[in-house]
Amino acid sequence: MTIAASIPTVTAETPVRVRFCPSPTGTPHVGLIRTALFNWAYARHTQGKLIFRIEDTDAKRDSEESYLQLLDGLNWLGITWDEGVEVGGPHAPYRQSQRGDIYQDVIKKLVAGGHVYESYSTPEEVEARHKAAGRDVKLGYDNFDRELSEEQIAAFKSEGRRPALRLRMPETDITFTDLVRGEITFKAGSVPDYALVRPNGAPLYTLVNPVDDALMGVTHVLRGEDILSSTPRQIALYQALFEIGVAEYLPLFGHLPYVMGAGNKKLSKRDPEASLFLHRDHGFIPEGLLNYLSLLGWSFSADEDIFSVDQLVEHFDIHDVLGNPARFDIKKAEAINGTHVRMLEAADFRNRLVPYLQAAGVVGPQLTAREEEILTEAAPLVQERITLLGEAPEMLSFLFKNDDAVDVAEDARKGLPENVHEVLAAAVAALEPVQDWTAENIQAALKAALVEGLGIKPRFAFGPVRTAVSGRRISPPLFESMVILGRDSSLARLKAFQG
RNA sequence: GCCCCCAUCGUCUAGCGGCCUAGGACACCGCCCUUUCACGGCGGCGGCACGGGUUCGAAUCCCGUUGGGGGUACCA
Repeated sequence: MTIAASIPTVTAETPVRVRFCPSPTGTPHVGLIRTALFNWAYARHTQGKLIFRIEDTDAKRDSEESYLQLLDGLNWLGITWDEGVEVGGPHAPYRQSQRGDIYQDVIKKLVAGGHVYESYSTPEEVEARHKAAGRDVKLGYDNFDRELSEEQIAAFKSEGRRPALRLRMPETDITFTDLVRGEITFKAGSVPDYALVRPNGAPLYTLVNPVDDALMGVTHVLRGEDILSSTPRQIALYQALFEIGVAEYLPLFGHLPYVMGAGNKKLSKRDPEASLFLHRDHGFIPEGLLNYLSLLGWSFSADEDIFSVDQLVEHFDIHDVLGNPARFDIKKAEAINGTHVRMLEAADFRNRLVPYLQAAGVVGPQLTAREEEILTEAAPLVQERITLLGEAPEMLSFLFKNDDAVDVAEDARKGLPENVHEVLAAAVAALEPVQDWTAENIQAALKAALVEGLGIKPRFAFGPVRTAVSGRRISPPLFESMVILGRDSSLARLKAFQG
């Protein structure tokens, strides 16, 4: 008795074809990426196909820069697609701005089939009618042009007006079974006829999105909750597309929960936490961010939330996704990232640090042999101390500086004890005789001179030495750092800080 | 206004009628480890929004209330 039941749909045996179809407006948002991720994971899990299509039907808002950023973001994260922009496929082109002829053809068929009608009302006129009748203007379109007479249409035409094209919504309830929310019914009459084509002939998202999904054989429409309420309109369109031979079946729909920011607001594009590239700049690694993002509305298991991308693919099922909105918790995202950072192979971790050190100006565009060496030795010292790769430059910069260029942080200077000169003099005296410059020997010499000799507790004894060498109150392990710096450099820094 | 979605610790979640005196993770607080900071280990704090049903039995099913969110575009 419902629309959904009247046309064929997808069964469990139908090979999965999902799609990610963003509009290139602005820089990639983590919510958008989560949508891409779930589509990708579901395609991989089911050994189906992921189609990457660009919905650039609004020239005013779309930009090439944004398109390039989408590519950059997906490539960085390792989200790959089987058909779509850049890679091509049987339904090319995959940018809607290049599919105009296809849409015009569909529009002709829709008109011929009587599924759409010409609508001459401007939004202002619709609003004026609502006001005049004492109705809320938020009611939306009033189906005014639905039964226009030949004379009325002729009159509008003679005024030089051009019509938008609207879909005639059916007079029945529309029910579908959402993959994440279960059965949803929109009551008959609750959705007004809506525009598919602008008066200038340009198709709208409302038309091209379902048309392309139908043409491309999409089986599962997994998208954000924000378009849940437009689903009945799409189902009605599908019905029409089926009748004119454009659609073979109705896809299944699954609406992913919102990604919220602090408070009860949807994470907005303006919110820095929403920016994929900002997270990358801060030092998230793909493994960590993907892990965290997939936890927004889904869970890996009852008691484990650290997992690899392969494990995600193995376990992910759209049917397990929750409908609750999820808050983006940067603290947890960072903690998970830190765990993945620690799981990296040492050499891999080391290499991933390079762009961050370069961005911070700690090393140049081309590392010197000595810089390569320092990095190799120092990286293991910080791997379990950072959660974001971007924390590395601050921790390691002193190792790359000249001895006379070490800056001393304010808190480090303040934390120095009264007898700092005495401590450093003793340290220099103890270290000068050390020939075999190893961490063990350095520690032994310093311990004997400062802890046992001067009777200072370890944490206060090594503090001044740490500050003299690194300029910081906290640093990577001191003795190992001194080994990397070398004997001459270490002693020079101690002496310089003394004087 | 109307339509739709959502409701378990501060946050993300496990739970799909008895295994729940509700489990995990992050955050927070202690303790241990320790050359700083981290990491790691141990422990603690903390939740089924409310009210009705259904049932021998409900966090789990149904209804209502409240609260939150979204839509109501010739944006996507």
